[in-house]
Amino acid sequence: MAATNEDRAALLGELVTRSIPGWAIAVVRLNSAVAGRLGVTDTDVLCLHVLDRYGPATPGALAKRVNLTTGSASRMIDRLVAAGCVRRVPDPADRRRVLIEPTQEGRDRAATAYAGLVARTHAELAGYTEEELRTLARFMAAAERDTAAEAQHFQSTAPGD
Amino acid sequence: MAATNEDRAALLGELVTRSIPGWAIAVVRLNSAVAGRLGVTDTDVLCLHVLDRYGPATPGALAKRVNLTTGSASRMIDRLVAAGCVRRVPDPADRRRVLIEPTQEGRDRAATAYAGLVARTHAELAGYTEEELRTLARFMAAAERDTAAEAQHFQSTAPGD
DNA sequence: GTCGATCGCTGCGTCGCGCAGCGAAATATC
DNA sequence: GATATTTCGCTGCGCGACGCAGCGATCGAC
Repeated sequence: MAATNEDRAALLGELVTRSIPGWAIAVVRLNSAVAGRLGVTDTDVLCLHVLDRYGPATPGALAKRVNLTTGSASRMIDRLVAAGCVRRVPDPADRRRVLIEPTQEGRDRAATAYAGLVARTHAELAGYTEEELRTLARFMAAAERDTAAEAQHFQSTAPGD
Repeated sequence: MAATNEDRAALLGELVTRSIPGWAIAVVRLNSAVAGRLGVTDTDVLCLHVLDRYGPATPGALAKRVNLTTGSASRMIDRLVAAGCVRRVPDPADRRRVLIEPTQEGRDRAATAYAGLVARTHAELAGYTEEELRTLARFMAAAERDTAAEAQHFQSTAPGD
């Protein structure tokens, strides 16, 4: 069993210190490249992802999710509106609030930008059994939860500790 | 088998349109939060990741990897040097070149910043069999390769097409 | 009705970034 | 060996994204 434990340690090390950081780097680079292609900022692209993943949100909630002040978020929304990617929808229940939702054009442009990667990913996943897909889903869900929790923790605590 | 195919489609959809984008969003947020904590820019943190993942590099190579011009990369290195995270080492073989490598302090601070997430990840992976770990490693390697290839493709092609 | 809290939006200063150009050094050409 | 070309990293300059502080508008509590 010693060999198996060594194999396991090697697998863990490769995953945690190589593949995952490498993937994270590539993700940031890709987002940046897509932003340049769409003519918007990296932050704007992150905002579009947030809208696509978690649905319409107010500027305040959006500001928290993309790690911005409400003032900067207001400007970001201005840019995205000008780019035709999102739309401001007044909240009938609370006339202070404004809901931000992606336009059809915005969704289409984002889908086009990531179509290549989605296709590559589907091609890769075609070679996996349903059992393996379940394993991937389990880990991805945990990774999303853990990473979001860490980000939340960092943003909520003071820089001093 | 129809039910199985439906299950498989649901798994694929959840993975590609939910978990992976959600994880990517969390990764960007975490990097931004870590940058704020370390008192540097998001780009600077990405640079530190690149150095940790791919080893020391020249400013020019670094600029390509973080999607920056050589001029901006020079300023970025200035900031990281001032923050005590990296060091400029002259290349004895080519006196034009300078190699950028992380300092011990820089490595320690980065390790501290991500210690929480690494611990969470190891705790999660402790519940996986070696077979499952191999599946994860296979997919993450493919994801890193595919995502990097997409980013490369976007950066190398003109914005017009 | 009054007061405090919350929401989104606007001047102002700071700073990261791209662009264009610089000198230094390695390589190619004769 | 001398000259020309290319490559490398570094510096003024303008643009723009961001944080900060403050504003009016609106909601909820009493």
